[in-house]
Amino acid sequence: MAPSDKENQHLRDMRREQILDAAVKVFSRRGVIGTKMSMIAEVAGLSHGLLYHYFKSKDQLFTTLVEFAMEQSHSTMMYVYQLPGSPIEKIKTLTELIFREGNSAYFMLIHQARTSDGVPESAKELIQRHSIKTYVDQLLPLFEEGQRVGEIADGDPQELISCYLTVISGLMLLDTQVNGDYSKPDIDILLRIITVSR
Amino acid sequence: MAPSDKENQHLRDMRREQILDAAVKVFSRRGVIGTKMSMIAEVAGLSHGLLYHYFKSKDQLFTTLVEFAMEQSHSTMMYVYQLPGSPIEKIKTLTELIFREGNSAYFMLIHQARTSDGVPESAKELIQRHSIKTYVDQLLPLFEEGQRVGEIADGDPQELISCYLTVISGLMLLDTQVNGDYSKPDIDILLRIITVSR
Amino acid sequence: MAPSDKENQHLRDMRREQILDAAVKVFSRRGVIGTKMSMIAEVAGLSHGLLYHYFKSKDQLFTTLVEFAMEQSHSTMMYVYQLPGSPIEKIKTLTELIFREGNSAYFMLIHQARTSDGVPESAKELIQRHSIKTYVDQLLPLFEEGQRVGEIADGDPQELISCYLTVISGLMLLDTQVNGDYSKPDIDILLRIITVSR
Amino acid sequence: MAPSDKENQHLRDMRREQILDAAVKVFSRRGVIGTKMSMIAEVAGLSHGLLYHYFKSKDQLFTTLVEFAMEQSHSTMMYVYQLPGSPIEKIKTLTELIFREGNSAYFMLIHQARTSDGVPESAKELIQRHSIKTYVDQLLPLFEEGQRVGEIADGDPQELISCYLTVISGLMLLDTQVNGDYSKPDIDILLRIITVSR
DNA sequence: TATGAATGAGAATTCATTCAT
DNA sequence: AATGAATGAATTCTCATTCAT
Repeated sequence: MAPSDKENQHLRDMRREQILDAAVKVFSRRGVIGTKMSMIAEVAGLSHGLLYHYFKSKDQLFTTLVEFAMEQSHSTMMYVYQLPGSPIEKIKTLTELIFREGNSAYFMLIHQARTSDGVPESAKELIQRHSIKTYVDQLLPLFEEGQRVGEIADGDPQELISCYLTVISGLMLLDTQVNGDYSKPDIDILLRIITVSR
Repeated sequence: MAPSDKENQHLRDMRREQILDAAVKVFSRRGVIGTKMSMIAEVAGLSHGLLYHYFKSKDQLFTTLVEFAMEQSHSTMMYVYQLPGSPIEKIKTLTELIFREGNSAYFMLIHQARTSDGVPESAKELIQRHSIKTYVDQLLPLFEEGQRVGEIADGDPQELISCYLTVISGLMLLDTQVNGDYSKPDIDILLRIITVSR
Repeated sequence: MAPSDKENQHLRDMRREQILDAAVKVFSRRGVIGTKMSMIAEVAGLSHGLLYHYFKSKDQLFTTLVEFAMEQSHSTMMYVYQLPGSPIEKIKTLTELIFREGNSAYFMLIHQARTSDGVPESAKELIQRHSIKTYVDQLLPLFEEGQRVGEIADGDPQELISCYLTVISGLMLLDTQVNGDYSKPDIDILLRIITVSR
Repeated sequence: MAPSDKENQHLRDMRREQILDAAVKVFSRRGVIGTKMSMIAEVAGLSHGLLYHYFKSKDQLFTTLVEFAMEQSHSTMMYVYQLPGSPIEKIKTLTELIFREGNSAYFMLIHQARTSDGVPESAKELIQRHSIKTYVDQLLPLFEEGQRVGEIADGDPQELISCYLTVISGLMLLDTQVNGDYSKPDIDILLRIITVSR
């Protein structure tokens, strides 16, 4: 007797997740070209043939991940407004969230997508619609508020945000390395970039 | 008439240089696996066959570049002590130097070497001997001096250097992208990470 | 309640038929290599897994069809003797029968079997036992009769039959194409090949 | 010293020819899907890798052949007008030419292109622009002349040509088989299709 | 019996490297 | 020294076949 549709769907969802998980790990460290489907299969613990039951091609798998990463990063950003505390406390918590294990892979993925060559056009377009400007706009109200209450340094808030995000992005990139020689800097020190000193 | 040995040697040196120049450019953007020998040959303006008269293999070419990059970065660091001005002025100038066009390629190269897989063992070993700790040690006297004269913030100077270098490394990485969405942050803002505010 | 053996057997026979029908259609247009088991399954309206309950392999399925095609074509030929009318009228009706929808698939199948490579040895042997010579022999009495009554042109009757069958075979082949650019020629014109003109 | 450009070009031309020759043979018998690049390489007597120095892909190789085949068939048709003799003599010679060794491969190729599935769109378009109608138009003046001088049977000349060409095409297809069971029919018998009997 | 998930052998294509010229 | 033709190992992707349910 054939397994029920429901069981089957469940299985498919599990597998899909399993593959996506493995794929972020590998793509983020090795880029599109450097990633072999067989590696993803191995990390996911299944045969390479099976990958193609779930994703049409390496490109499509990658693009799916990029889409997901973009969504994730935006909702992480928006989440800041639900956090408790003063603006600077919110930003600190946000930074911690971003640095938290698991997020760097997505940053790296987006970086890979921006810089690499083997990247499918679909992924590139996706990314162009989500430039850093988008994030700056998302955070603008928070920074303006911070400046109003005197927690955040004076100056063009957009430049401040851009600078802060850029530094964070750079750190995320570095973070992806396996036998990391770098360690993530202390967040309080990083915050000096945007804070007013007493 | 056969060219003299000297002329010949000169020609060889030119070619070697030409190839190395092309290779940094390509490797830094595309990683080891993503770089095809034919791309390097094209950028260098010669046939791919000729590369093999100068470098045994792609791996050896890459390793040679990494060696060179390590030397470069160390001498750039040491150069700081020959710069004029107060400690913080020296650090600012050093930062500008590092950010200057052409250096990011070497940073990226080292990053590639650290993270990628196609990287020959020889290059990996080379890099492990030049961890960030080495750079920290190089800059330690300067930062201590800076703290003494009250230009640099208090706290563990090693952590401060490490943080600063890590941020800079991250920015160099980001910088390698072609149609960059990111722009390099203002150096004065970055310096807030290590400076004492008035 | 378990279905009776009889019902079960009936179901099996239905399924088998269903699969064979789908298979001729697909094989005849796409050849052995070009045909995927999943295509046959789709056309037959069942899962590809099920095909293997009825046929050991793609090869066996194909061979079964070839066997069937050979039998069909022979009995079609023999049927000519049961047709009413003079020899030439019989031949005309036979030709119409052969051209009738559904028969070309079998011709194509045999052609595929003759020419293709993915073809199992078993099918090839089968075909070699049924060369055109066999058909010529089947039709010989009819043609001789035709010559006797002056309806069919003089000359070696075997060559005449062979020529006629060859032309027909060629036309059947052409016919298999989907968006056919060719249309089947008028039978009366074709008959000129073998008839005496008044 | 590098080989001169001229030598090189010559070599390239030779190789290209060599590959195309091998490719017609294999494609015509096995279709696009059934043909493996390695087979072509083997028949041509070189490595499969080299094929890709001369043709971007299997598809492109196939399309190149189809283009060539179309040109060939058209110029063969037009050649009829340069042949000596009465209309029917011209047609007989033309038929012989078409049947001559080497031409059937091209017919088969076009047939493959029309019917198969693995066929690249580019090849399909090419073929749609060269339907049988084109050939009919090319031969129309000749057949009309034949009817005028009483050598060719009455009736719609376009239908007559179409019928004749269709029969010939079918025969060409059959002809491609290796251990041919069919033999090409006598041309004089075939001509009965279009001629007036005395 | 019926399904479709899973496997893995095999084919197309790429590219580092060699080598004749 | 210089070129680019030639090779073949490695990689992506397809699909016949198996098998758990």
